[in-house]
Amino acid sequence: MDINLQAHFQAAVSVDNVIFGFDTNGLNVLLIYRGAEPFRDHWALPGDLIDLKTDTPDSAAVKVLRNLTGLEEIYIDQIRTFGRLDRHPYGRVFTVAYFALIKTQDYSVEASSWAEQAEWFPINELPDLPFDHNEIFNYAKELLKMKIRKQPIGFELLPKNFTLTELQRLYEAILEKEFDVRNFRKKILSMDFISDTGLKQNSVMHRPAKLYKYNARKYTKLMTGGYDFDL
Amino acid sequence: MDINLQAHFQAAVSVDNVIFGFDTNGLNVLLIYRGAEPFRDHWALPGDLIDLKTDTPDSAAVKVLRNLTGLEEIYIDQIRTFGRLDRHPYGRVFTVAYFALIKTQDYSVEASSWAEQAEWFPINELPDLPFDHNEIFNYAKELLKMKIRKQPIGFELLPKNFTLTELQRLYEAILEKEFDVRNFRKKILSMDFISDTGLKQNSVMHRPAKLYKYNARKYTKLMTGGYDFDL
DNA sequence: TGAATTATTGTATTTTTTACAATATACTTG
DNA sequence: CAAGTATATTGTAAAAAATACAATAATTCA
Repeated sequence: MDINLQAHFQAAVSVDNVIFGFDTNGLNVLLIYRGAEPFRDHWALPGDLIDLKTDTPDSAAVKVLRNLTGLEEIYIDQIRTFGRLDRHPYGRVFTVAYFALIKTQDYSVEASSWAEQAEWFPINELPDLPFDHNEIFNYAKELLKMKIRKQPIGFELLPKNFTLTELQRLYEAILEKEFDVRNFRKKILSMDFISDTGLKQNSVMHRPAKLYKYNARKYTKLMTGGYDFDL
Repeated sequence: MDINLQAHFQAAVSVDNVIFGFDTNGLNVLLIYRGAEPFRDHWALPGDLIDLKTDTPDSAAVKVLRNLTGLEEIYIDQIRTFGRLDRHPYGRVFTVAYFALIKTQDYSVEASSWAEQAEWFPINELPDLPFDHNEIFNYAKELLKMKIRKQPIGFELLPKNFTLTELQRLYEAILEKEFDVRNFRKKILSMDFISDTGLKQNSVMHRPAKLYKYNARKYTKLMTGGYDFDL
């Protein structure tokens, strides 16, 4: 390899995940408390350098997520790459950002080796983040808003069976606006890819709501027919 | 820097641009004929390794575009990063893909130092491309379809003054479907961010069409008021 | 002057969106 | 077990948007 070429092969590439979860408090993001330099003792987005011998950005992002949550099948997608010259104190590190959506009730988050703690933060109460993680988070939030109006990804944040009210709260939390109950239900049901499970809530001290589930097969059928999901 | 860390700082990062142009033949992409290894004598997307000392992905993408077109103010946006392990024969090279929209009539394309030729190819008649450039191109095409329905970027591909028929042909070429003349005009004009220049075509052997121009100020005003561009 | 060619425009119908409030069902408490 | 509490569920009328459809207008050229 000539000298000219060699000067180019001195970068590192990392992944950083913006992991969204939803509960009764609203929309949350998973942060880790860094146990190592740089930015030891700071809350940050979970991320790691990519192992150049074995990983692609996609596989590295999945690994970070699995280490932190133990989950295998999660919704994850690339956001974009951030590469400011001074974004990392150790050298030229480009980072490929990802966003992931998980069902918080399906498992518990465990801080892994490289993180002393892992904790959910409501999206409006984040601490100041190191590197360019504030920028990454803001970008991810906008992307989530955009995507949820165009693709049926909201279900990734809810339990398998959910009520229409829960679904509405989710959309309201993400889009930061309120919907009329009747119109919301009309629209969602007219899209025809969620189905009634026949089950109901129990042990609630009010009229129990019907439980629905997302029907990916119906959605796929609609999409291949040129349907336009929109909310 | 410890040995463990050093193993990570051995990657290179490049940019690759998918540059779209529009003319009477339809939608085109700019390819270069590579004058250097690897893949010498192959048509490929214009791209280059990022200079780690001076450039971010964004600035590198702008440079590639400027070298090829001489243009300064062009629409350019990041697509995503591709990082398959074997995508580059010289080592681990991640590439950040960009897409750009240019007014083909505003200037002429000049092959630069690292490219023996530069030529427009209709998007349905591309040669087979090296690296993962086929994948990048296909991704860019889908993204363009998506974006043009949501943002007023189509104007970047047309001359400053354009006719409504030209605008319609552009949308039809990108979205690969036809629109009704009356409904298309109604919708575009109701959006109210293109304005009549008072000028007309001349020297055409038929009724001359009125020339319109895109009014970015009006669009911005609408957007900040929460308007939803959609076609 | 008329033939050729593309530009421009309106209306009726259907579909979608919006605004708006009363009734139903379960649990809890006295 | 009756009344109270809390949330779930449903319909309709009006407005707005999308769609389907074809005749007339303006210029150049022969």
